[in-house]
Amino acid sequence: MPKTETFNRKEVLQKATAVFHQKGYNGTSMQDLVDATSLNRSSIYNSFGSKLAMFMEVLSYYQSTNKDQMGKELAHSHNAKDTIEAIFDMYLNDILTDQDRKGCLIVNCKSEMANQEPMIKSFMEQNQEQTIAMLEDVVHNGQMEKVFNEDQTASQYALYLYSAIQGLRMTGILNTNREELKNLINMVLKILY
Amino acid sequence: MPKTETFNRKEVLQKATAVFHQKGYNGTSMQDLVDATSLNRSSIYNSFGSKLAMFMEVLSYYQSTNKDQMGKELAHSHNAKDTIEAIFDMYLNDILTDQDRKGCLIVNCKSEMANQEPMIKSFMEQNQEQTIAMLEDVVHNGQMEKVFNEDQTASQYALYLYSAIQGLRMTGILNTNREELKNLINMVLKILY
DNA sequence: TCTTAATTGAAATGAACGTTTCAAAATTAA
DNA sequence: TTAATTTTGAAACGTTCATTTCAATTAAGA
Repeated sequence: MPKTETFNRKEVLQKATAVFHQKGYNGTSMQDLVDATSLNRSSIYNSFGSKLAMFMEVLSYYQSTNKDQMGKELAHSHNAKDTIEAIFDMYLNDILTDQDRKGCLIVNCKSEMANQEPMIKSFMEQNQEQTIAMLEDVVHNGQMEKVFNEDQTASQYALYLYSAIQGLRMTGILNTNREELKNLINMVLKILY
Repeated sequence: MPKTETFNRKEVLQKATAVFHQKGYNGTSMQDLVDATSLNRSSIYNSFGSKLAMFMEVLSYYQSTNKDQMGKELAHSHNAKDTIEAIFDMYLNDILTDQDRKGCLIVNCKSEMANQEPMIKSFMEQNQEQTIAMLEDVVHNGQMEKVFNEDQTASQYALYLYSAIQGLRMTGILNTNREELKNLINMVLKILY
């Protein structure tokens, strides 16, 4: 029977993600990926198919990694207020610890490719849907707990928060002043109380 | 004496802007620019120097075009409330009339290149500074008029609005529902009143 | 141990990349 | 008309692009 895949697919995806995140899709060459993964060209093509296909896997990997991290952070928050604050704190922490000011891979990719690549567009639509659904759930809980107001529906607040998160990620590319960003987040969340 | 430049530089910049806006910097090839401008390769290099140099001119052109448009829109608003609403209405209109869902050229470029090209980074820093200064001025006026509250300083509100604008531009790439976006803007501005 | 099938390395594919070159054409002032 | 200088067209520059090819290597089941 055949030889089996020797490399760790997850590790390879991790390395590929770092490159795409740093340079963007069009800014990343196959040679960059070969160098970063220390995989052979043909191994990459055998295992991932094409640059775009690999990138789609990278996006999914990045998305699920973020979800996992979010899950861990939220495990300790048992009410909607803590939850929404933990979410924004996670993004803030991401900004402050990113030495290269890369921003969010998904936001960047949306801006670079959503209007060009149909597969990317539908990934982004699905990502938006999921994120907003998650936020809507949190807001809805907060409204049930009477800690968030009902001036707007949970759905409306969710879109507002989704938009604020993207704004935060864009702002964090050039502004990494912790206090200013913390205050910005407080202003964003103020509307809920 | 020499032959003078025959083509209209502004028209060329307009056409180049359209291409870069549609495809992004790395997604645009010199051939794309030759095709779009119907200028010769060498004419482009004679007149603009390089792809990056041309792109810098495109960015400035786009920025000043936006400023001009903003100036016209704001000519009719004589108080801070009208002004800030006119600003957000302008962005909303931009989103709703953009058939190709390209988003904002400057936001896109910031996400693609700010962490890679020093010249782009400093352009973006200057753009951010100017935009925030403009917003701070409007907020400050509104606070003097007692129509905006003073819960936060004008400077803090300006950063908040700057971030919200970027979020709006990102959101507008996939969501073009006028009512949802109008409501989103109302939520963003609510904190000021 | 032999068969089987995937991984690997290295080279090659042709196309596209940004940029340069240069002679011919064009235009203006003298 | 001539001299000066830029624009223009077309080809070519060397490099890099994503992808393919294929023989050699590897490792597992029979």
